Amino acid sequence: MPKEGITPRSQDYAQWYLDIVRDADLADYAEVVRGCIVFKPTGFALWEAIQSGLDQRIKATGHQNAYFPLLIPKSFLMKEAEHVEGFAPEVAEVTHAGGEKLAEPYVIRPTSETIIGYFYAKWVRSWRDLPLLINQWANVMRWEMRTRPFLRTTEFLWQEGHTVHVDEADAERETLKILHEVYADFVEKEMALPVIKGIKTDKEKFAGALRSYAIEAMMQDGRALQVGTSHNLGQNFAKAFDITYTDQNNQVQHAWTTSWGVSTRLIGALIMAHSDDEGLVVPPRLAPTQVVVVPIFKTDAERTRVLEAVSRLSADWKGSLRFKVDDREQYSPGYKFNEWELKGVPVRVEIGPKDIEKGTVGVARRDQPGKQGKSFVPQDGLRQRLESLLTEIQQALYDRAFRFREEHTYEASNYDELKQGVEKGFVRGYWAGTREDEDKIQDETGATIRVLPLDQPATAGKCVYTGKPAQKIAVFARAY
RNA sequence: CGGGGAGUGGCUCAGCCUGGUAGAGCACCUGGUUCGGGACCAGGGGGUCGGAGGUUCAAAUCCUCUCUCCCCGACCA
Repeated sequence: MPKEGITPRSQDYAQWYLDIVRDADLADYAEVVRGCIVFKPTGFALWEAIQSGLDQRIKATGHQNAYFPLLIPKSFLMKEAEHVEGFAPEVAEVTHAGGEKLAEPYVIRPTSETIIGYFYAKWVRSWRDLPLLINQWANVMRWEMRTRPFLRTTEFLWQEGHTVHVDEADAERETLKILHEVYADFVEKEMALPVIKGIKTDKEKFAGALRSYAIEAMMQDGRALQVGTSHNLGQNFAKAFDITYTDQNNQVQHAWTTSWGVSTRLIGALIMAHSDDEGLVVPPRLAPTQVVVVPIFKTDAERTRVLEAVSRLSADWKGSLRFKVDDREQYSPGYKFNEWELKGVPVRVEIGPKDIEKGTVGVARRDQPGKQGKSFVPQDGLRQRLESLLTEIQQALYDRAFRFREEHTYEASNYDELKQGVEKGFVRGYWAGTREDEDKIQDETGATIRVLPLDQPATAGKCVYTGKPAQKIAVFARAY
């Protein structure tokens, strides 16, 4: 039974997404500021959970956090040719301040390669200073034509890592380490979302990068969402900003830099990958609240007994479960069941007078909404049971998303099969085409090459578009 | 930015065509009865109709401009 106010996915996927965002109370439109949203507490809590999981991994891989200015002298942006071209159309400019026109306008950072490059040039002197491994948590602004809450907003929150290395090999190691050990690891383990790791084609790579890698996930409508990118910037920015070091042979060298980021778009990915027509579904490991307890009572005497039972049963939960007791009296239990389902809390525990008599509690799992996922279990060993249930749900969500992706991934050996496949999901096919061929495919099918997966078959094949001999498989899809 | 749709109490919408003192349901507040899958009754509060200008004796309604949101397309984390 779909919730009131939620458009079923089958009817209108885009509207369903917006309904979830609104009804689960994640965000509000900042209608007075074009394309921006307010992260409401429930939505921001998801971002905090994401931040925490990523920040741990970023630090575990040797990086430190720092913070650079929001405003960037416009001239900085102009220094790297490809970068300017890529970002110029979407930057906002500050032209006036203090009641006067500024001699040189600032741009509001769309990304911080340039301003950070300026400082790195000052900080890096010797090979002993490298690698320089810094991350910043920040907001950025890109004046996009069309916005959607979380997926693409004018202002968004993200982390951007910026590192400096002695040579290409070290920069490349960094770029891939982030992709594997930080991004893919986090998204798959914490968000229960399987990803495809791969390299971007020139058409899709970051403006100013030598090579861009990305992780791509499939949403429930079969479209792809890029959820993280990691770029080997080569010496492009080092040359533009003169980031040099003296090597062991006393030679001055241009350094090699990388940058990598994930954003609040991950919240969008979370919604579109796991949620259902009943509302949001949050994987247990990420969930700000993992277990909600709904006490059930009629009389004051029952209320006292039930709440006592609740505190007795939950006495040993602190530290091992993130939980909340919903003892509001103005709402009926049924109302609360629906509300917590809508908000995506992974597990609900019900305790009423009948349970007290029988020594049981009701336990409902969010990944199986409604009564299907509800059962009554003994009070004994409840904490362990809940812990293992949370683990089970985490795995079930991953498995479900993985299975969905497999079922919506098609092998194509010719263009017709590619065209048909991208209507429904991902298409894998050999690729030996050009940039122009890619443009044409996008024009004709709406799909792009999401990545050339790092994981490649040993055998060669025939290009799905040109028919020429091809070494590599590409994944094609329509993307957000 | 191109094509389409929409802005009216917190939410969903009616009223607009054919100008004449703003409505409904839900939500909210108070009281009572309820409470194991979105309870019920009674009473009550709340909107100068996205904004600006114009036409008119009179504008939610007609005209012009503008802002915002949604959908499709091109651009992007």
